[in-house]
Amino acid sequence: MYALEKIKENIAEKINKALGEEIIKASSLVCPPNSEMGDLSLACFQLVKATKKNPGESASWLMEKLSLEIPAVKSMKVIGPYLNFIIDKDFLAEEVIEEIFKTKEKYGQNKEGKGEKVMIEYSNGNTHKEYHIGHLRNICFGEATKEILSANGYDVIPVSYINDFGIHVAKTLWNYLTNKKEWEEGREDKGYLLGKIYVDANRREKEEETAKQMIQLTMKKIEAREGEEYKLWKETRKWSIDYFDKIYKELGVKFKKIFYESEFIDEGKKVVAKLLEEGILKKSEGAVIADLEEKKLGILVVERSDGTALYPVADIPLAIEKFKKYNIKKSIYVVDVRQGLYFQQLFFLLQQMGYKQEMVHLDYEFVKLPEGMMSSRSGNVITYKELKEKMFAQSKIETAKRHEDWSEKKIVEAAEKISLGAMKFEMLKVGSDNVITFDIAKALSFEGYTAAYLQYTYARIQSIFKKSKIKNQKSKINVKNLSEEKESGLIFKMAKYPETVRKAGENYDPAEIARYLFELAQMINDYYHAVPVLKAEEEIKKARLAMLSTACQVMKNGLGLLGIEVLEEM
RNA sequence: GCGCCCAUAGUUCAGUGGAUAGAACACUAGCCUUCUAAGCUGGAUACGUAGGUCCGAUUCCUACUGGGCGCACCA
Repeated sequence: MYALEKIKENIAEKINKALGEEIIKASSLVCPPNSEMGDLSLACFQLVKATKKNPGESASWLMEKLSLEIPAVKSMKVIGPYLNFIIDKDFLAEEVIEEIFKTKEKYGQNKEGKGEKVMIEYSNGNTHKEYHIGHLRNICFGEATKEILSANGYDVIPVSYINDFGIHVAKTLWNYLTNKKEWEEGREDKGYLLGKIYVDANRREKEEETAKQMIQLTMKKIEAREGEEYKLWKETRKWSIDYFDKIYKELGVKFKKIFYESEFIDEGKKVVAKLLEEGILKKSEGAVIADLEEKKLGILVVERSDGTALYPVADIPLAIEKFKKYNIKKSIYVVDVRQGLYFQQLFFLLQQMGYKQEMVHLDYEFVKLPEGMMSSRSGNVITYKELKEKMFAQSKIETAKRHEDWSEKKIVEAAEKISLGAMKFEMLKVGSDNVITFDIAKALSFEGYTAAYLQYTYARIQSIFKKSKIKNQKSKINVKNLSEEKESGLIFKMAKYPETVRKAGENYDPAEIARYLFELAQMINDYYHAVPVLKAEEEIKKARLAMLSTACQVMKNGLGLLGIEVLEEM
């Protein structure tokens, strides 16, 4: 247990002892609105029943009863209905700094998950279609959630599921086959090119009368795995997959396993036949459906009336494979909120089939543009590639502007980290139930609540370390030398990091980490301006350097949870 | 029609059943012979409407209004 958690437990325990019953939890102790009021606070409204006094009197009564026998608590004071505790700053500083030096990159982690096996599926690209900033939100959210759950002690298996077999594939291939010449010239990135062919296919579909039939025919050919269409499918599928690999590598995302829809269709059709026999599915208007009207879940179409598969055909056997082969307790699907009903239907079917594992649709709102909804079909999207290139170019300009003496290589390396950090942070800083209206101009700014601000904060502290010429910071310092108010504030903030990690894990909420880091960075920058380090007297200097090094460790750990790298210089 | 989500400052977002509702951007006035000005300091403005629960509601509940999304062969 971390220092602050321990202190809270102790206080709660003493309070309950004084009350003679278990009323207060450690989590009931919150931070007052400003630090002059104290460090931890108990609202005494909840004690009224036990004490039979009004809240204010309860607070005074409790303060007397506790009579300062709580470790780490220096004093108490009553303000109105609140009993506030002032923590012994030296004690906390010693504990926290030591703790961080000892645990380093593990600081903040806990064992809440008890090693439980959890599978989390995200990114979920479609081959033969564009990978755009909607997918970016998904992969950033999924990856950060994976990191956060790991930090909370879960055994997390990150996987992705790629749709390489839907009607969108048939559309793209039909357009490519019937219009090949147009696409032959100057194809730079083949995976990227497919996205453009798909957009054009949708245009043609509207304009050409026979298009629908042709697409259906192509679909059938691919499903039957025969003809020119199938051959081309195999080839072009690889283009997309290679393209995704490149993106994952760039983002630093590593999946344990990537599933493909095409690998589950055959098995799925067997399962569907069996479910038809069992009466879980039925035929209607020529199609195979699950009638879930009674459960208020509407109707789910499983197979089209022409016999081709819809998404549940592959999703069901995939879920089964996850449960059986990987032996997981919990299965998390990171998918856009618009598929909420579908997942309720899918989970219901799986439960009907007897699967008792926990299934979670971890949803998030979509990304739109200032001018309206994004649509892969119409091509009204900002593609991943386009965003990355703009971000990178802008990062490079900003970096070069500040470091005329840097080599091209050094600038490129920094710009890479800054641009990737910016992209990830833009996607994670907003809560998952907010629609993101993606404003590229704002995203290209590196001021204020941005990843660059966090990275910059880290880098400028690193610069102090370099100039200090002290190689290894040590935890053995005299904390009496950290007497500045801003120092206590920083230490208290660092002490709160573990509970932030816990909260982010409980709520699947990377934005919680993002906010914490920004607040911490603000405090570090404030300190940087107000308190000199290198010019301080020797012992004080050592203490300040040690404290700053723990602050940087926390920044690095937190950014790591968001998949963002730090820079030594920028 | 049914269901889900959202509504806080000019804008984009935080936040809590309780102590003065916070940031960032934008606007504006300052700060580079203290360690990186991608920074720091100062300055205005906000809880959609109406009820209910409660000692106390911006927070929970209900209705309404406004916006978004989903509901049979797209994924």
